[in-house]
Amino acid sequence: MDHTLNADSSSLPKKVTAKAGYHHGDLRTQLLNAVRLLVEEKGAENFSIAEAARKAGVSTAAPYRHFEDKPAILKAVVLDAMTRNGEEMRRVMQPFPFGSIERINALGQCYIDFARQHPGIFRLVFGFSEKHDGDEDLTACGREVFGIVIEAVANYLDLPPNHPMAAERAYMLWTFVHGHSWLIIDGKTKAQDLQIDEGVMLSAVSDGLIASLRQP
Amino acid sequence: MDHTLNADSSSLPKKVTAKAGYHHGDLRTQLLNAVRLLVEEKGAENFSIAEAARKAGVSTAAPYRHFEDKPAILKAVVLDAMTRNGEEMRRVMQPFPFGSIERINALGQCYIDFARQHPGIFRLVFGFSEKHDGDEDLTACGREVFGIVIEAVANYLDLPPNHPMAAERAYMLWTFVHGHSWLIIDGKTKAQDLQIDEGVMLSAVSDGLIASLRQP
DNA sequence: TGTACATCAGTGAACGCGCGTTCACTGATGTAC
DNA sequence: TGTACATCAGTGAACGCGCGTTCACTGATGTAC
Repeated sequence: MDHTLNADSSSLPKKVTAKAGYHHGDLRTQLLNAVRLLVEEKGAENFSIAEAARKAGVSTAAPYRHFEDKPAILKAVVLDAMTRNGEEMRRVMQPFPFGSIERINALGQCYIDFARQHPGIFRLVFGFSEKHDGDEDLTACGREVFGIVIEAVANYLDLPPNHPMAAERAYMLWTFVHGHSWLIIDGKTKAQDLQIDEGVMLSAVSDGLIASLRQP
Repeated sequence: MDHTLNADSSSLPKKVTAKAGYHHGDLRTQLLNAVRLLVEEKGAENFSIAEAARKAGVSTAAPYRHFEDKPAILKAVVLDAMTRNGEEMRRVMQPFPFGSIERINALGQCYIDFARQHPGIFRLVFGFSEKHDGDEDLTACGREVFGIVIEAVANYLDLPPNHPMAAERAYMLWTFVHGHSWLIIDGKTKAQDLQIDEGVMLSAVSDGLIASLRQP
């Protein structure tokens, strides 16, 4: 029910769980866990491979048996986070009827929750995305996740999923939850003394930008 | 008409222009300029005081005559950028009639333009704002700038400027332009193959979230 | 106007630091016979 | 089942690097008389 990033957790290809008691157990996974923790602790820009290795109880050279270099580790963490977020989005919309506005709202809320629960990871995924700009794997993963939103919007509006208006309105929703996520983790809502009922606002947005298209 | 950050430019308290031919001329200002350029060139997280000093043609110790430490320099750059952005916002809305929706749209467009023209600075201002979270000067400056938006929304909706609904709808607009700005400078719109007419979208948002409140 | 002095912006050398990465190594595991 | 060998995950020491910051200094500027 929650976006668990800090648990013992398995890595992307879901088959690494076993083989414990090897050399280290499963260093790759534990390194990614260590990085996630560090990124939350010290911020995405202050994390170092050395410290992640220390946290995983291993020499500073060990990570290079599993990753090419530092950017490769970051990329793995980002890809992992995006995948988990996508899975969570599919999960939270399921209880609501196919084609309902509630599904759309649930997706938006899920995105915001992810940012609030893992602000460091969120910053890493988006704040530094210039670095892996153009990366094929990440782009593909992003498309897949955003595709969930497009689909939900298309279903609600009774449009074919490739209709440009579905993508357009899905993007508007994205900008909104994305902006709100940033402003929340930046503490801007507190700084501006804004008292906002997030659910109400989210509904107002999907009503104003999406539901309004149903009544011509 | 444009958000000039890289020009010779004067510093915040608008009185430093003269006194050239002192020791260095006006190192403080030129350091801030150097930092701005570097932040755009190498990214907000890769900038160093040493390089800024080199760029300003000065020893690496010189900056410490003008700033306490690195965070203080960053703060000065952020404060400067926010102030300029605020000034620009006031400028772009002026041609449009008081209380018109066009004023609101102009403010939104101005925000997005700022991000697109200075993505490095934008990242610095928002992507790292955890660091100066709680800083009084920055908070005050942020309030002032956001106040411009609240006021424009209040005027359009015929509300007193302190009416909570004005702040609420202003915040919705902010989340939207903020999210769109991030997604643009992250290259997500390209990655998702989204063809979006920004002006149209901005109007759709202000129509759907603000103008809709005028017809009960 | 000229001199003596105080100020303070900028110098350059030095420091300790933690980092990313490489390297030859060792020793546990897996495998072929 | 036992032995010989190949593999390869992790070691620990070392490297060069650029950084933030400090320090005693110097020399140009401003000021009092």
